Formats: sequence, structure tokens, C-alpha cells
Amino acid sequence: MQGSCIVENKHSECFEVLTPEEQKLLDENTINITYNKGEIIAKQGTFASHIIYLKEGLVKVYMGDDNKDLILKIIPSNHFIGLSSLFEGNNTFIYSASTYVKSTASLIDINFFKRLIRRNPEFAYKILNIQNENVAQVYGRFYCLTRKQSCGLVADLLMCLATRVFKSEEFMLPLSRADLADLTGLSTESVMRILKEFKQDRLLEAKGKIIKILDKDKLEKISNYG
Amino acid sequence: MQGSCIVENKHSECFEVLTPEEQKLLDENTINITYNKGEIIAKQGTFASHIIYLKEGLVKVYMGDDNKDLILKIIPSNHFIGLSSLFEGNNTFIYSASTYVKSTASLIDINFFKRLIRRNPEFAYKILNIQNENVAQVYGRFYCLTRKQSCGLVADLLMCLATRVFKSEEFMLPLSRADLADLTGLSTESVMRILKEFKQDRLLEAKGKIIKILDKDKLEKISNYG
DNA sequence: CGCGAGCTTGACGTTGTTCAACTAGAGTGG
DNA sequence: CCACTCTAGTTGAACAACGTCAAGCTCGCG
Repeated sequence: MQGSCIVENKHSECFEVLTPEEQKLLDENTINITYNKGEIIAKQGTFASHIIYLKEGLVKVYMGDDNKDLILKIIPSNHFIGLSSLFEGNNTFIYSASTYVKSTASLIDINFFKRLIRRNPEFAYKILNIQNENVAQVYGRFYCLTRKQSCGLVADLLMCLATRVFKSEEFMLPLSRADLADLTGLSTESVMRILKEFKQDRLLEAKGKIIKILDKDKLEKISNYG
Repeated sequence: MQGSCIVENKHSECFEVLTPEEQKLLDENTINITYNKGEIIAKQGTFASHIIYLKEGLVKVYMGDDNKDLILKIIPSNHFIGLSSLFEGNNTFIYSASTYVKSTASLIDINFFKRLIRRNPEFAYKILNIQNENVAQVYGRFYCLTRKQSCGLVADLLMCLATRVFKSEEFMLPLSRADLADLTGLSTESVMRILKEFKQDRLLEAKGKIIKILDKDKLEKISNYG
């Protein structure tokens, strides 16, 4: 039914509706920062002074205490990491974000961003659309994680990685097995067992970090339930 | 940690930033409809021609096939039922909505609503804020439903009903036990067993539809885990 | 060559679901 | 006013799905 993975559309186009002057101001109110693999970009509960836009990299957005994380979404290049910290009256991050790989992010001053929204309705409209798309995405993931069982979740994740993140049926995973477990909300061991099963059924090959999907249709079916 | 229940702030104030002329236009583009208990207001997958605003009543928003529903949120009076159908390029409802009790809703023409957003940046800003608040809410519920175990979920739901929906420690539930189960994502039997346990521990009294919370603090603790 | 982190596998425990039965109260027709 | 039925509520027992724990394995790296 719903996929649980990332949004496909790039968010960069929202900047195209800005006037040259606004773009110039945007540049002045933006700083670019590079993060190493595994670094924390935003921490739940801390003050959010910037809107974060991921120019390049791969990031997970999650909430929760140490050993009870929930990954809300993963963010690819050219996407906002979170717009909900725009919310009036609560200027703290409601989630954390950390990098899977070396990444570059633009930090846009939040007050400037708010002014931009109030000033340029077309921009506001674009932002609202991005947020709506995000909502739809998270609803889908919410549904998956609460209603699918383990093999469906793993199949779904693999399909997502192949079709949306790496756009190839064979890819080198920058994630550990434990990361895969986190993404599906399962234990590492459960993910292992399911991968093993998939391998035995010739649905995929997995040697270390290299994963090759052999039977897309069947995985799709398992993802949608089987 | 996070509560899983409804947003508290009324949404009605977003209309206050409209000019008198815009308010008049809004009225002209709105129709009010009353629904009986259990009626479907919106059905997932159907064409969304209107933005739905709940004037009075109690509604659940859910997605999924027959016997695998997921309740995304419940909506009290004076709240939008869903703004994400505003999303460009996909004018279908991504969820269903149905009433728990007799309810009245305003249906606002979606194209008019979009024009309003593009025309009045302050209104757009308000709508964006509502959507952001909604996102925060759903993230919280997402976290609860995936990370809490059954007794925490039931405690959380009861606390939410008492403090946010009915605003009293004793209330008459318009919901069946099966509805409670749906809201927590558990089976009816599991909810029963937990309620029984809570009764035995003198945390609450429950005679039929009347529920009275005796030990708020303890329930809160169980909700936050224990 | 040896060390350690991540990977892999099996055995076992926990949590919550499913199934089946039984109960109570509300509406219905005699 | 009394059976009769129907649905929601309630309980217990068996079962399935995952998680946890503990151990062994492997591969890259010093």
C-alpha cells in the first residue's frame, strides 16, 4: 500500500519563486556547514534558530531517548530536514537529525525564513506544499510501521532504497545492519533472519554492504503484504 | 514522553486574519453539513474538492483497508480535519474521516482556499503553523504507537481523553471498547485486560461507558513508561 | 598474525493476538 | 411481563511474532 520511505520531489524549486533581491537576502542569511558521517545536525529539545536544508548527503530524522529511537524519515540531497520547527511558540526541535554519510547543510536564519513566508505568498504556498507532502509521507510510514509485519517492513525498506535513494537495483549500503533494523523498527537479529530468508528464496543477493535485488515484483508483493 | 492524542489549540483563529471582504468570499464558498454518528466524511482515495473544517463534534482520521485501520488522529470541535489534501498534484484524500458523534462540518472549496493562501500571506502563515502543529502532534502519536507497550498506550489514551477531550476526570465515553482498541492499535481483548488491571489497582473506575480516573499521577507515569 | 566491531545464528522468553466461550443489557414481539 | 435475540463486553487458553541473550563467525586493519 503506502511506501514508508522518502519523498522523491526535490525541495529546491521553492527557492525559484523568490525575487533576485530575496535570493540575495537569503544568501546573506544562510550559512553552509559540512558534517562528517554520524554527526548530529539537530538535537531534540534544543533551541531551533535555523531552518536546515540538506544540500548534499543522507540524514535520518528521529525522536526518542537513547535506546528507543524512532526514525521518522530519511532525508536525501536537496530536501529540507525539518520545517515544523517553524511552529510559533515552540522554537525547539521536536526531533533529532544525524548524518549517515558526510553531508552539507544550509542553515537559514529562522526569523528571516518566517519573514520570507509572510512577504512572498507564492513562497509560502510552496513551503506549505512541501510540508503537506511531508505529512503524506510520514502518514505512509506511520501506517507501515504500525501495520506491516517484519518481512513486509524489510521488503519495503529495500524497495525504497533501490528505487528512491540509490535508484539502482544494485547498491552499496552506507548503513549497517543495525541501521536497517532501526529504520524498520525491528531488532538487528530479526532483520538478519529476514534477509537470510530473502536470500534463500532468491529475491536478492547480499554480500556485506553490496545488495542486489533479484526479484523486484515479489519483494513489492511482500511489501504490500504476503 | 509525547502524548499521542489531539491538538489543543483551536484552529478558528486563522480566519481572524482575513479581511471582511475575504470573510464574505469565504462564506460564499463554504457549505455546512451535519453528519450522524458513524458517518463517513471523507474517504481515502476519493477526490478532495473541499477543505473540511469541523465546527462541532468528534471525528477520527484514519487510513487503511477494512480490518487494518490506523487512526492517525482524532479531531475535536473547531479544528481542520485535514489540510494535506491541499497538496498540489494529488487531489485525493490520503486518509478517511468518520464521526464518533453527531457532527457539523464546513466544507470550503479547495480552489478558493488555495487562492486565499496565495493572496493573504498572513493567512498562509497561520495555515502553515496549523499544519506544523499537526505534524508535531502526529510525530508524537507515531512515537507512542511504535514505542510504547500496551499498558502505556491505554494509560496515555485515558489521560488524553480526560485532560484534552472531555476536560474532566469523570466522563461518559461515546466510544465502544473496540473504538478504544482501535485508538491504541491494540486488540479489544488486550484493552479489556489492561482496563481490568487498572481497575484492580484502583487507578480508575469503569462501569460501562462511565469512566472515572482515580489516580492521575500514576496513570501519567504508566503512560510515560513503567 | 591477532584484535575487535559488526555480522550471523540458535535457543528461549515476552508481549500481545486470536479463537472460543460465556455474560449482561437493550430492544422486540408475543 | 416474559422469553428471545442481538450486540457489546468480558474472560481464559493456545498461539504467533518478535525481542533478548549468548555464542560463534568474518573481515578489515593495525
